[in-house]
Amino acid sequence: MGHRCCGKHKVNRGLWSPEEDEKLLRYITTHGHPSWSSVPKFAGLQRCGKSCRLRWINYLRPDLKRGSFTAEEEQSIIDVHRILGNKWAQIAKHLPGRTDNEVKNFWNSCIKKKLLSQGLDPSTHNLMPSHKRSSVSSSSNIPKPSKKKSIMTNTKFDLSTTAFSITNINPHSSTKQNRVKSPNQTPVPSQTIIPINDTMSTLLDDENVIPNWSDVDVMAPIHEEAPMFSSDKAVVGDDDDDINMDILFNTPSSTFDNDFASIFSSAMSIDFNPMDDLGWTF
DNA sequence: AATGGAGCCAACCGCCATGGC
DNA sequence: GGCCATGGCGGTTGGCTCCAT
Repeated sequence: MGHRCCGKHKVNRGLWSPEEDEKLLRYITTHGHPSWSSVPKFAGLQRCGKSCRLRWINYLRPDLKRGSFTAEEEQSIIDVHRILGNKWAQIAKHLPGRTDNEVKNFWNSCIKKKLLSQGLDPSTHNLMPSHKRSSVSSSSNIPKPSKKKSIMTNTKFDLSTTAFSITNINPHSSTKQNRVKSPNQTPVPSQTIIPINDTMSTLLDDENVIPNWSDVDVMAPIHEEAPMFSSDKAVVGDDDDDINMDILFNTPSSTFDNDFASIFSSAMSIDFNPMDDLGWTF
């Protein structure tokens, strides 16, 4: 079965030859790619446009970083994945010079196993039930991984990402690390309502800050249950008395500033420290 | 040296969103 | 509104390499 985009033409498949690479590289660098579908024709390639696009993005682009992922990059992937899930393209934007494909492959071949060996569910980043953990650790001889960094103390999100996590909203609640309960203790999900006060409503309704509620995603990574935001309250699935959640603003970073940070943190009753021009800490 | 399994990664597939007509 | 072309993305696969036996 051929590509829908190029089913009628005979096209090459599989690995790219150095000659094909050269043709594509030469064409893109001199002409750009106003339309990928026309690139193979003008570049003299028997490939479909989609294949050319992929080859350029994943291999030929001059700004690509080569080589192994650094420890910092690995930690960034874990941190952002905890918030975004399998949004590889979004995650890759946090790693200059890395492609979504590269990040995805690295996740599937390395990070996933590392998390499993730590007893963490790679899709939720939550601690797995004890029986699952033991089966994972006993069935693999993966080297002991380094301790997972604390989001509270070690994670810095660049303002340009417009994504950050908030933990420990309730000042009396436990830290994220302390939430790791004894293996036999299963957290009992419940709901916690966070009232949104007037300041908060005004702030979030302000077009200059966040266009509308649909631009706010809230995730509670500790629990399976997805939280929801309504027009006047946040509902977060959680256990007992503490609240841990991540909030992702899908809005341009230019709309964020220190005033916003200060109002937001006060409205949400959280410790929220503007750090410098580059990021905030929690 | 041969072989089979595991891991890695480049490339493909199929779905979805968007924009133009 | 419907159709089509195109681009973007996440999941999957096939083939190559490495390593243990």
